[in-house]
Amino acid sequence: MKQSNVDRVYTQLRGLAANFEFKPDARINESALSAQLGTSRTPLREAMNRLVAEGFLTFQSGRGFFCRSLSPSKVLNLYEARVAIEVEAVRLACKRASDENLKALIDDLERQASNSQAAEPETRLEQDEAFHMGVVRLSQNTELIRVLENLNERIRYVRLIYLKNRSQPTAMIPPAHRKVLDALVARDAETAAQAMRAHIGRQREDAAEAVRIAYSQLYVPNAGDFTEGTK
Amino acid sequence: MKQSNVDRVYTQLRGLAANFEFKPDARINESALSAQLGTSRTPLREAMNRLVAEGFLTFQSGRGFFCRSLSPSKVLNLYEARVAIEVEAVRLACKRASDENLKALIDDLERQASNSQAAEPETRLEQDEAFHMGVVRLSQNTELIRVLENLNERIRYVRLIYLKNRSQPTAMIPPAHRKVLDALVARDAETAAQAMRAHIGRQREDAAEAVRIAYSQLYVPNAGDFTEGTK
DNA sequence: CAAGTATAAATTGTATACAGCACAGTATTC
DNA sequence: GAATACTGTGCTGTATACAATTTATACTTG
Repeated sequence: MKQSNVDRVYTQLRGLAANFEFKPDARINESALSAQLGTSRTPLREAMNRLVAEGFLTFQSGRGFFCRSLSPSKVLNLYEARVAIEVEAVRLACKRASDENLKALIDDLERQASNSQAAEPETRLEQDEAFHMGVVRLSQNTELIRVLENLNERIRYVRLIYLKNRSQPTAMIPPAHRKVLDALVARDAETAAQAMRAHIGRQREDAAEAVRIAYSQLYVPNAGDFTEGTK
Repeated sequence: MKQSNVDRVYTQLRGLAANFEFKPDARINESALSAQLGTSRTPLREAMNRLVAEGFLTFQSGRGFFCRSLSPSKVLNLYEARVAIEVEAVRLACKRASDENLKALIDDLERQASNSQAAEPETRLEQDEAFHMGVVRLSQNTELIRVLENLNERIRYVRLIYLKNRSQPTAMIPPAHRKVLDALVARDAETAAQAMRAHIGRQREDAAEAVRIAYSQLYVPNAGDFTEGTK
């Protein structure tokens, strides 16, 4: 299955937007960006329209496309939405996950954790997301999976910044994750849901500070931006 | 704020897709459709890319755009996602809604209900959605609002079909809705959440049958379709 | 000097052209 | 007669051109 130019551009652009390589609220110059990506404005605009629908960009008629804004309240909303999705997903997973799939997930997470004592922040974030996505996949609900993927991508930048500045590496599955997994194995939906809610809630508490740190990182020196004319 | 051609086309197309005026899985001919809508393929494709991201259409590289499929499992997934969103939203609403906003919602729903004893299925669906969207809006979480709007639009067709075939009109707020609203007024998050979960769960039970009815409605005579060449 | 206005430059919005790919329908061969 | 190769038609993918709109710049005026 050959992927089209639009798909390629879409993926690249989502990466740029997710990492705020467009600064928050900055206007995006289509000509400059299309040249950057080695394509014309037509497929670029198609890709950007997808990203608008996904909440990575915004669009104003006649003025063009802009990077999404980054504000504490926006990020808190994303965390709350994660609670909604994941708490329900873990309930469904209790009912639906086969013992084999559940065991496969736990084994996978343990392998990942032990493989990386050195643990770059990127790696730790990857492992955390693997846990959360893994649980939601066990719910077997493609809609929940789809929404959480989107939420995670939009929240990733802030979480990464936070991990880089605060958290400590460990070589095992975090206790909070373990609690959820144990409840899943025991098919105890209520306990699993509570544990998941508490875990995300704790991450949420740090979000506001993480946004502050993110801002201080964003508006320093200047690594290339695509938001103004190329000259 | 002048809205662009893309926005207009996007809105029209979302309506068509939501009502399955493209048949499930049918391929969409861009030239024919752009002529239909009085525009060229460029803005049409931009609009369709947004709809792909929103789950109304699918896209296969080299083959074009297709209407989303309609299957019982897909619809069940949507109902489950609604549970996730709305149960959490009603919890947040308990904490955050002002007494005034809560009262305003209840008054509004009561007015709507009493205004329409004759109650077309369309009207009843509108009222049901007004309740659910109203509660989620009280959560003040734009992310939850956005996701639920999307879910509702994608589920609407099936629900409407079902209402047309089964349910009875009434001139008051349904008891299930009343229960949620009472719990909200009492700021009893747990009861409100349970009531909401039970209510949507009951709707969900009918979903499989609703899809069957929907199919029987879709593949009869033939009111104009845009899925094949215009001749 | 500030504010507003006119003019020029740049950028977006959309139509169109054309290359390349997918698919159907036809002919050919065993 | 069935299967396969071939050819033609139509559709999608993308670049480009140009009109319309917005933004920046320079100038004028109080």
